[in-house]
Amino acid sequence: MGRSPCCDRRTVKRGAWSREEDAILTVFVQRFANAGNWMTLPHKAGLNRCGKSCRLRWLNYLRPALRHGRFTDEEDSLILSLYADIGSKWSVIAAKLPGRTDNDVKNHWNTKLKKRHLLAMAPSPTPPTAATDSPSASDSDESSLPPPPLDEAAVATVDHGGELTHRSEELYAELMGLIQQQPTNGDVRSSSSSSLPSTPTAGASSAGVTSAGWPVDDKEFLPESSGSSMVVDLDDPCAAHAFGATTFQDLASSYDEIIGTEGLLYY
DNA sequence: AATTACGACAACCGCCTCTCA
DNA sequence: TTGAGAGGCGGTTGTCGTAAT
Repeated sequence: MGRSPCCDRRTVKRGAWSREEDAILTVFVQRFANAGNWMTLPHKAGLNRCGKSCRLRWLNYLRPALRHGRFTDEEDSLILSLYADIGSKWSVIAAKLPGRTDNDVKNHWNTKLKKRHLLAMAPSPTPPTAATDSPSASDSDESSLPPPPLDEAAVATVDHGGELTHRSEELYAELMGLIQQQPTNGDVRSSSSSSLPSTPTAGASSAGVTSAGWPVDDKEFLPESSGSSMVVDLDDPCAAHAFGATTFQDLASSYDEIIGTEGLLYY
């Protein structure tokens, strides 16, 4: 009885993602946006990962326009307000915060906002006998939540998130430009580029595209002509050519040059 | 300088929902 | 109508960096 696991935990790699894996996943998702479902992606991309893990990595970390910076005071207030309204519907809350993921919001809540929320909600242990107690601590009205204990550093970086978003989009475009400049001999799908949205999320609202920016159409995938599936050897330059790079090491280093050193993805 | 405590966040787990044949 | 498979989601854990002692 019980559900069968989606992948074999004994053989599938777990834990932190390497740059090479990130590069492969990024390029694979971008370049083969019509590539089908997450469960088959790892095998076809040559990633020894669970499909769910790939999806999570993409959605929470690699997807363009994500904001990895500090949460602003406005965002904190919005999260607190929404939590008071709807509870721990992190995906709903995250939808109200452009560039934030449900995982981000959830983590932020668990590490910071939860305490603030509990403090705000907790009734005073005893009726305050002195005026030294926070006047709003026992106020249940969300609109009168105590002003968050502002971290000056946080305030100083209120706009940092937006800047990161802008920069990450630039980097994304730069990365894709770099990849597309590479000779594409051995390209596995000659029409792939033209049929892709400019970014995975750009076409997310169009028909046939999932909210994750992953088109549901499974008609087109990698060439099956060479076999039942495509397993990419990281050391195989021919396989790397399929992604428009000389080798996966080149791909990874290019990716690293553009994004890694900017401290956006690896910090 | 070494150790401990804590915060931040990436990643995993398992259940639920949705879609499709 | 129904069952299987994939996606989505919330809870939880693991790891790493840093501040405090």
